[in-house]
Amino acid sequence: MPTPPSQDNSVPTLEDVAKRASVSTATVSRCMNAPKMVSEKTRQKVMQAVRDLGYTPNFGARALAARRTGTFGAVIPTMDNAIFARGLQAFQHELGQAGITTLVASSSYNPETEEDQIRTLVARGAEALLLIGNDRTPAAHAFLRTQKIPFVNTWTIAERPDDFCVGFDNRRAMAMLCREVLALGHRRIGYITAQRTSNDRARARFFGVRDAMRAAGVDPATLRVEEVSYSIDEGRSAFVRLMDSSDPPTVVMCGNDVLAAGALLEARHRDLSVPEQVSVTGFDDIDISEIVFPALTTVHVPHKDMGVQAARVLRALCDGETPKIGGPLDTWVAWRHSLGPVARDGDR
Amino acid sequence: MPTPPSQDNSVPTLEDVAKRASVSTATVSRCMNAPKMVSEKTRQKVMQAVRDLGYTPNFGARALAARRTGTFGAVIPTMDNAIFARGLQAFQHELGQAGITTLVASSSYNPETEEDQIRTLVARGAEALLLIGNDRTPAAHAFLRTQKIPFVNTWTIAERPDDFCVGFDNRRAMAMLCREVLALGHRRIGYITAQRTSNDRARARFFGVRDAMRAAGVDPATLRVEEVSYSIDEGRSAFVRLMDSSDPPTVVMCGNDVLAAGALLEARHRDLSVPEQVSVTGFDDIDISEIVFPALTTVHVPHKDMGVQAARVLRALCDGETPKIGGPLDTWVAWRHSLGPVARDGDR
DNA sequence: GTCATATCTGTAAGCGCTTACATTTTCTTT
DNA sequence: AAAGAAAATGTAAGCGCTTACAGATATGAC
Repeated sequence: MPTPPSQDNSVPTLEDVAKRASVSTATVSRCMNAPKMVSEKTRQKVMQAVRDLGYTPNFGARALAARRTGTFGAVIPTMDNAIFARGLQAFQHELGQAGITTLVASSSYNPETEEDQIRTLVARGAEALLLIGNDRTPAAHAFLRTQKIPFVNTWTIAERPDDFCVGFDNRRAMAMLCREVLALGHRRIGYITAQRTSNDRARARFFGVRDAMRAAGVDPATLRVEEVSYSIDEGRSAFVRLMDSSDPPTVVMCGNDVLAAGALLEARHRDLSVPEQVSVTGFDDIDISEIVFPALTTVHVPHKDMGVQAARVLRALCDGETPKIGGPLDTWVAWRHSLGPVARDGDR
Repeated sequence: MPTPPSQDNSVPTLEDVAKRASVSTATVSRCMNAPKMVSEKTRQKVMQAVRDLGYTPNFGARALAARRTGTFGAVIPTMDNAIFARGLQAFQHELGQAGITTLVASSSYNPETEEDQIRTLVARGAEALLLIGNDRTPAAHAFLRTQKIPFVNTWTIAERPDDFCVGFDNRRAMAMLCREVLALGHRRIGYITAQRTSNDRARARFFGVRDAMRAAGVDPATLRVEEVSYSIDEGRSAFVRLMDSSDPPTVVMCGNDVLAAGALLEARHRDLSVPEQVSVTGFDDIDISEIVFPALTTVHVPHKDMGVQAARVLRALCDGETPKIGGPLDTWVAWRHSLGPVARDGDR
């Protein structure tokens, strides 16, 4: 009759298992990590002890001894909304296939916090990192370089020659959408953007709008810009300011879907019909863009692809291979109902 | 002139810092953990070395030696949507104040996965866990008990006498909403629920509907139930099935807001006006419930409170104190526009 | 100056695990 | 049946850190 699981208060260790199975710690370790090196009989015995004790290897100790962790990290700007969720999901899933766990941290769009989080994740054993965008404190960048931590920037295209990027051209994508907006006759354009400081995606999108305007012979200086932080409410109040001006825009373009949702919400509250009286556009094509009313015309972004490819790049990097970076990924305008031709004067 | 940072390929260790500052490793460790034990002069010297080297303590090693990690964990069913985001945010923030980091894992609504994740988080040093709901594999429960890991169940009320819970009464909350529905004259009720197996919240909500029906003298057997998995699309197709039946319901109640968003979306596609032709209700009051059209009448749930209180309970538990559990938290019906009186016959 | 006391710093023993290397056992081969 | 090869197991040295304890240095009272 086997001895009952030891009831002392600490969690069982490798040694406890070893004792119970009357083998050395090395053998137990092998059972867990390289079962084929152990004879069938011993393995049974050991596994039984593992089960009896409810043993789970201590991650820290294992990492310390083995000098690898099987962990990648991701630092995203926010978990508040679903923007990064889908991509991250794909990233995690792809890595999960390879037995790699993902640690996620968020930076609140703050470069200092991002730097902190990068250090924390590395200290916790992240062997490679997924990051969002190009903007980063020099210290963070230096840290990654000197510690030789492989990392990949997503949601963006390369700015520094040696960085690996898996993303798309925010500027071109937004310009493409703006071209459509202009083609529908809009000239008085309002633009709600997220904070552009230390957010290269927001900046790029903004420049994209101006690019398209200039190309269409519209003076970019006529663009009314509202810069707000990232929330539905902020999008809403920015929309208020835009529409309450003396000469309100006929279309409000938003730097992302969350802001656009806020704009749409306010439009509904004011009984402004969209797109008849005012058009609204978004960017990112997250879940809510189909749900809002009217469904949001936005820029579709390759969330999943980015996650999957980022995982592959990082894995290659960790294996010392040179990853194949395929250039910018595709985006396209997801036509739904919030963008229409400019209203004739007097409609309002 | 100080020596340049060593350029070898490995990350700097405590010992490297010690050497560079010409002190013992113990002193460096003290500088990082108990600065007041070290003289001002030495501290300066050490901190400079830390900065020069870009030293970050290895988390695993530290945890191993100090036998505590300053880490709590949370296992939530999904990160796909925003359901748990707000509460988690509050949880993390509350713990962050106390210098505790949070590790998050998701179980995909699968008890086996949850068990895995619990083990993983504990192995990674989680000293306490936030969990969702009461349903759990016996093994997971046993593990938590024998390893003496403090944990708190959220989004639910106690089922087992010794469990700590921070949540609300799903059953009563849903019954309360259903009472309103019935008061508006609805008798033909459709109900879209998430999978009820191993999801006590979903079950409780379902029972809540039946409770209210029974109390109102309506036979619960007349409730048409569609059980689907957790997504907008699934909500949508469940709504299709409900409405395409020979005698469609006048109100479709949904077990959560995501499902309701799907129902609403489909209603729009069919040009069914809500709530004139059919009413829809949700549960959870997440961000999207205000954004959908029409804005969703749903049950408001104390997301933030749960997060904050769960953090406090866990901290108390870790300090060996007995946490004060204040009983179920409040919920209420968030009246918006998707629920109205039953349509007179012939309206459809 | 001396000695007791308070502060600061160093020494060294682990924390729980992996793994190179040594040793024992088992299996072939002749 | 003996010898050699192959397979299984054990031994023990760390991985990078904390911390009890001891030793050194500074401070103050006399």
